[in-house]
Amino acid sequence: MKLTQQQIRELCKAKGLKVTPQRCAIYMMLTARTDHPTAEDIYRTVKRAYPMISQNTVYYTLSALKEAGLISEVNFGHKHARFDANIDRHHHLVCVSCQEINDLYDETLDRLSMSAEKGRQYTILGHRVEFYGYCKRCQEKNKSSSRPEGHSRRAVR
Amino acid sequence: MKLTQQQIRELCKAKGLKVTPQRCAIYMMLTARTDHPTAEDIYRTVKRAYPMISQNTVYYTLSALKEAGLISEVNFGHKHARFDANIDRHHHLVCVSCQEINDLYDETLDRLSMSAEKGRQYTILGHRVEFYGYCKRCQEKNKSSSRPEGHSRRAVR
DNA sequence: GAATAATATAGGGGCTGTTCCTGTTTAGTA
DNA sequence: TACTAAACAGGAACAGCCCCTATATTATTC
Repeated sequence: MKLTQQQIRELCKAKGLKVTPQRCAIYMMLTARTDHPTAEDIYRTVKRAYPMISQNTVYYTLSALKEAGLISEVNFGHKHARFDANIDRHHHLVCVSCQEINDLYDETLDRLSMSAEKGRQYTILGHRVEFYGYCKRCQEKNKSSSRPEGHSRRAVR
Repeated sequence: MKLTQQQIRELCKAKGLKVTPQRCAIYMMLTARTDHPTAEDIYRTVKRAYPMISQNTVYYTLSALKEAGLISEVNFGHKHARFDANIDRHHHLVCVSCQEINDLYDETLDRLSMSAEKGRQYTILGHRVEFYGYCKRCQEKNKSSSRPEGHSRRAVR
């Protein structure tokens, strides 16, 4: 669902965000990917086109886009936050080994509701469902090397 | 579901963990709470009984208990990891304002499955459901002070 | 109850993702 | 073209968490 330069300009303007080359590059790159990159991934990628860009700009821009509702931030306990330009209602499928995150569309999941609310009286805004397991690649990798790569305390990376 | 000293000793031994006062204190405190404290919360609390305890011991112990399957770590995009001695199957209810986390038991949610798996061929290990919204306290707080308490980051604009 | 081996602890240092601070540049508007 | 608010780059700071090492404690065996 990669957007054009023009669409990005319009979306930003509609949200009251200034249109800058760095901002466009970050947003466009995000819309072109479905793999939920980290801020660092984004920084490295955009740096190829804009060598002078600072990490700070990446964080600031992601924050601005998020506030504007154009992207969302997801986190499944991994070390880095991950970003997603797909703001349609969807859920996630996470690989516990390589930490890949896939989008998952499922209307049944969208319609979930809590039973009874248990008297907690929350005002519910929404819900998220996350399935976790091994992606195809990691299943194969683990066939040979007997044990799934450990979730030791050491940063996986 | 607070456990006794004796139960804790036995659980640790059964998992091959040595029984130490610090470890017991941390584990017992976790079983006595349902609010998913952070490592820092735990450190501060246990420090009252064991003033010499180090943060490192808290992290190490939580890691050991987690590896042993006695507790679990949850993370909903908050800054700190949170810990939960409740290892029964359950889901969560998260306040987007004060970040309180409540347990949620619901058999319907337990039985969810993905439609079709979308050809991704994941080996599914399980799933989690997270409802988010405003807890009762925050609803009331926000009635007077018009706007919900902002996100960490200063409003961008 | 003492000796021993394995594990846990305290303390300090360090790494890293993220945010803050500050001065400069740029986009949008008139 | 000039002005103003927003965005930018760069560096410094911060915080959560982890690593390293020496010391202390536990569980076990005699």
